[in-house]
Amino acid sequence: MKNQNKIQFLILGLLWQMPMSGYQLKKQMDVSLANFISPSFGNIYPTLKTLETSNYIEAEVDGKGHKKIIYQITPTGQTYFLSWLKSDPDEPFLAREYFMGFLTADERVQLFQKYVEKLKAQWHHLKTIEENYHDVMGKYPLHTLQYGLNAVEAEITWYEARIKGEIS
Amino acid sequence: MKNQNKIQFLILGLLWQMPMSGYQLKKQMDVSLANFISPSFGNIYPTLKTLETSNYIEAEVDGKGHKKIIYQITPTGQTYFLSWLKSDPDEPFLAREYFMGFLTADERVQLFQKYVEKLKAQWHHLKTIEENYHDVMGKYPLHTLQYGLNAVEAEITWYEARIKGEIS
DNA sequence: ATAAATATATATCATCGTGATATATTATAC
DNA sequence: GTATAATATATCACGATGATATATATTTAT
Repeated sequence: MKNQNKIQFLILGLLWQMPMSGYQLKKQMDVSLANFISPSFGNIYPTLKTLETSNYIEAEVDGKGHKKIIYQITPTGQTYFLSWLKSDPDEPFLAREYFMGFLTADERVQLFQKYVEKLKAQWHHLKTIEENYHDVMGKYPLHTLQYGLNAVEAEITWYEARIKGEIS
Repeated sequence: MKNQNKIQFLILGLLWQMPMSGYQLKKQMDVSLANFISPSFGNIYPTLKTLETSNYIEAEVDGKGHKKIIYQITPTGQTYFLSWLKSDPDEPFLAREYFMGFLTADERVQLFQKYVEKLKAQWHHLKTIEENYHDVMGKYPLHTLQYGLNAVEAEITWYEARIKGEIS
C-alpha cells in the first residue's frame, strides 16, 4: 500500500452518510476538517472518476437545475471503506476520527490504543535524537525538535483521554 | 507568491551554516525536522539544480572519493534567504524556527507575535464553525474539530511562552 | 423588475511533495 | 576478502495544492 490516495476514503465515508456532488463534498470537508485536510477540486473530481471506474461509487445525474452529478456509495465501496477504517492507523488520525461512529466502542478503543503506541514510538524517536544531538545542536534547531516533542505529547494526552472516555 | 517551494529555503539556510552535498542535506533535515518535514531526494536534487541556475548557490565537485557535489550559498542566495525568513509567517512555522538564530531578538519577537496572531485567527475560525454546527454535527465529526482546536491552542501556548522567553 | 453579486457546479493546469526504485561507489565489519 | 552498510546522485509515478476558466442559478440591492 504505497500511494493510498487519502482523499478517496474521506469521499467514501461522506457519501455513505449522504449521496452528494463533488461541490458539496468539498464544502463538507471544509467545515469538518477545516485547515487540516483541505482537498481541492483538482483532487476531488479526478478521485470521483477513479472511484466510479472501480465501482466503489455510482453517478446519478440530477436533471433539474444546472448540471449536477450526485454520487452514492455502492456495497463494494462500503466494504472497501470499512477495511480502511479498521486497518492499522499510520498517517494523521484526523480523517479516521471523523468516521469513528461507524465502529463499535471496542473497535474504537483498539484503534486509539494502536495509534497511541505509534505516537509513543515517534516520541521516543524524537527524544533519542534530542539526547544524542543536544550538545552539538544550536538553540533554535533544538527548539524545533522540542516543539515537535511538545506536539506529540499533546496528541498522546488527547488520545489517552479519548480511550478513558470510551471505557467509562 | 503562490507556489513557494518550501524546501528551497531550508536548503539555503543549511548551506549557509555549512557547504554540503544533497545527501548530507537530507540527513540534516531528517535529524532536525524529523517527522515534520521529510523532504525526499526527488525534492532535494531538482531544487538544488533550480537554485544553481538562479545563482543562489554554487556547485563544487569534490575530486577525492566517489562523485560528490558540494554546494555553497552565494551572497545573492543569502539575501534571498533572509528576505524569506523575515517575511510574514504563513505556513507551519517549524522551518523558520530552525533558523531563528539568524535574526535579532527584536525580529524574533515580531515574527512570533505575527504568527500568534495568525494562530488566534485560525482558532476563532474553528471556534465559529464549532458554535454554528455544534447541534447538527455528530459526535465524532465534532471530536475532529475539537482535536483541531486543541492543537491550535497548544501551539499558541507554546509561542506565547517563546515570546516571554525572548523578552525576559 | 432587473442588474449586480454571490453561490453552486465541474473541469483542468502547473507545480510541488512523497515514496519508491535504480545504480554505483566507498567504508566497515567479520 | 567478501558481505553489508553507508554515501551519493538521479528519476519516476502518483498524490496534493492552488490557481484559473467556464457556466448556471440564486440572492440581494437599488
